[in-house]
Order: sequence, then C-alpha cells, then structure tokens
Amino acid sequence: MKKNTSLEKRKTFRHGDLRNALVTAGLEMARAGGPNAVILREATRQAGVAPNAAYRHFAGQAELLDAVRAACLSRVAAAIEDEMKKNKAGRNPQAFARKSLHAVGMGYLGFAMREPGMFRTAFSVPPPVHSPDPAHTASMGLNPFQLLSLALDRMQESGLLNRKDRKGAEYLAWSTVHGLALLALEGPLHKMPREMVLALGERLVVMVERGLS
Amino acid sequence: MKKNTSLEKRKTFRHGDLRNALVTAGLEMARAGGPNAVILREATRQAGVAPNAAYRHFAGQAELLDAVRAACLSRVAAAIEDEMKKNKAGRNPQAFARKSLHAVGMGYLGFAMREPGMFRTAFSVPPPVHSPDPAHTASMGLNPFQLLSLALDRMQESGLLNRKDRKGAEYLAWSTVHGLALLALEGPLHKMPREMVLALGERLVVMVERGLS
DNA sequence: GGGCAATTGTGGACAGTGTTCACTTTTCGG
DNA sequence: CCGAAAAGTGAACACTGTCCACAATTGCCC
Repeated sequence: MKKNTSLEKRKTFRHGDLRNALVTAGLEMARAGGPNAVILREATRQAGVAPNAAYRHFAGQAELLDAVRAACLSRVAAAIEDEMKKNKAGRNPQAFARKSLHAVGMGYLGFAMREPGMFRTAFSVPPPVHSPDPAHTASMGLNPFQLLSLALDRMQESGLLNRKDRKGAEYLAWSTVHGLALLALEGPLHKMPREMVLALGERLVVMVERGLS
Repeated sequence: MKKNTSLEKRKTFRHGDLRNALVTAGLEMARAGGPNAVILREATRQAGVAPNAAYRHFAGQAELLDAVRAACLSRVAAAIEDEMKKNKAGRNPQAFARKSLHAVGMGYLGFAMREPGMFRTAFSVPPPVHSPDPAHTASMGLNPFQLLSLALDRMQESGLLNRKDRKGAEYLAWSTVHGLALLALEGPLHKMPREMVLALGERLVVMVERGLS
C-alpha cells in the first residue's frame, strides 16, 4: 500500500490511501488554524486529487472534520497519559491519587497551550462522552474523560473523596481546566503568557482538589 | 431617523440606519447559529441593501462579527446583573458576598443555557478584558468580568477571602463556569439536560467558594 | 441660495468554498 | 475473464467575502 502522502504526482489512477491522506492534511490545517481552517478542497489539493474524490470517503466536509477531531482528541489523551506516566503508584495511595488528578489537569492544559489549534478542534463539536471508540484514545485505551475518571476513582479509593461527592465530579473538574484552556486560547485571556496560564492551572487544580470533597 | 429595520422596500436611496440594521440582523443570526452563522451578505439582504453597502460601515465580515460579539457580551452582562439584583445587601456582609458570587456564576450559566448562540458568539474571539467600552456593558456599566471582580471584592471585604487568595481569583472562578458552559453548549455534555447543567453549576459555584480560600 | 465634495448606496466582477451529476478508470471476486 | 463495485475525474451550480468603478444623495461653505 503506497503511502501517497503528498504532492508527488502519482502515476496510478488510484491513490491507495486517500482517506488517511485527507485526515492527515486536515489535521495539519487544524493544527495551524483550528476547526474553521480545515477545508475540504485544500485537503484534496494536498493529496493531489480532485475535490470530489473526498466524497468517496466522507459524506461531506462535516464528516471529514469529525475524523480530524477524533484524531485531535486522541492526541489530547496521549498528552494526559504522558503526564500520568511521570509518577508511579508508590506506598502512599493518597499522594498517588492527588498526583494523578494533578497530571490529568496539567496534561490537559499543557496540551492546550502547546497545540492550540488541535485542542480547539478536539472540542469544537459535540463528540459522545462514553465511547470506547479507539480513534479517540491513546495507548492506554482511554479518552481524556476516562482518564479523569480514573484519577477521581483513585481519590475515592484512597479516602480523599466520599461516594457522594464522587458523583459527577468529572464534570466539575473538567469544567475548570477546560474553561481556563478556552479562556486562554480563544477567550479574553488569550494574551496571557503561557507560563502564567499554567501557574493559574496549578492553583485551579488545587482548588478543585480542595473544593470537591 | 427612520428605523428601516427590515424588508419594506425603502423609497429613499439612503437607508438611514444601516449599521444598526446590520448588527441587529447579525445578532439574530448569532442567536440562531452561533458565530459561524453570522453572514455578511445575509445581513445586507435582511436590511434590503446591496452586499457592498456593508463595507461603508465595516471593514469586512470580521468587523461586523466584532460588533455583534460586543452586543452579545452586553447581553451576558445584563443577565448577570439581573441575577445580582435579586438579592440586596442585608446586615450580613458574608452572606451577601456569597450570594453575589453565586449570582454571577448562575447568571452566566443561565444565559448560556437560555441563549447558546449569543453566548458562544460573545466568547468566540478574543475581546480585551479590561475595557470600559460601553458596548460591552449593561446598565450598571460593568462587563461580566468586572461584575465577577465586584463579587470577589465583597468576599474579601467581608473576610471570606484573604488578600493573597484574592489575587487572580477572577480567572479561577471564571474558568469553572465558562468551562461548564462550553462543555454543555458545544462540548461532550451538549446532550445533558439544562436542569442538570444548572445543578452541576450550583455544585461548581460551591466548589469555587470553598476551594478559593 | 447654489455648487461642490464627502458620504452612502449600486452593479458587476472575481476567487474561493461545499456539493452534485454524469462519466471514466481501475480493481477484484465468482 | 469479465462484469460489477470501488475510486477518481470534469464540469457545473449556488453560495460566500471582497474589490472596482460609478451613481445618487446629503450637507456644508461661500
């Protein structure tokens, strides 16, 4: 299967891997300019193919965007996992639980600062939340939401959170970091330096940890 | 000044209030479909005017959208003010401070649920945060950010918040409600019923109140 | 008042977008 | 091996934002 990634004019009539090529091109556009920048015709151009060819693989631009978004979500999950891998479960479960929650929050925010376009794309349009769809997940097989749930479970199991407060805590924790990320990316805080945003993020995660229980 | 609001074919060559008509039309489009739905040509159509006429009042679509966003922000501020007016300063400053913070958060969220399109438009593109621009404000002359600051000041003055924790608290509090609003509007939580979102909002505000100090 | 310039609108055009239809080329399975 | 399904092409349409030259209107200044 020839990975006809870019311009090199193919001699074969078939492309071989068009769908993937389109998603890749779209991903690059999303990275550079967010969801609004993922243009169908441009993707076909980069793949060296006629605009209509895209319709053999996607029902329309919206569906292409959907695929690109899934890819972006996967990157977010990977970033969180990387952050979580930095600390292993030691003999203190409470400390581990706290570190996990911290890693989720900061991994999320860190990715948002590093890859604004992808981040904005990942959350631009409603994806289902409970989906074992492998496209949304990273190596661990969990999407960002599930990674957060995992961290909160650790909080509960280690006694930092009682059952009542645990319920729906995902949404509360998620709201905070997501809100800061968007305020910093496309909201009134977009001129705030990244380091300051991340510093605010630290305070935010602490606030969540204290406020949840 | 003839408020040539809509289709009724004017007989005068001049429109009389085109700029306003365009913003109004744009506002309605934003209300119905968010920022991406505010189309310049459509606005001119509704105003009964040639597309190019818009360029006498706005440098381009982006500038029209800017005006529409300012109008939306003003609505957000108005919603918060309405919520704040529901409780007056009694003899217990701490209770008043708490109620103020609560009102800001829930007024914000409530508007987001009631007018998703306008809300999304209001925060779609970076507006400056510290701006006494009257277009961004409601009757009280404060924008949402300033209203939040006011509520937090009351928290500090009544002894619920020390000076150190007060610093930057706006951003922390704002992040939480903004995040929930966006998750519920165009994020993974978009299918969650409004009442449940608002219930989560209540918990969120409580969490902020507890977590800030 | 009368004329002239700035303002505000018009008409026509261009490039770029998503999308559809009819058609051609290639692949692959019975 | 051949015929149907898959995958790409070409031309067209409607829509968008934007620019140009030009026409109507207003209002200001002498």
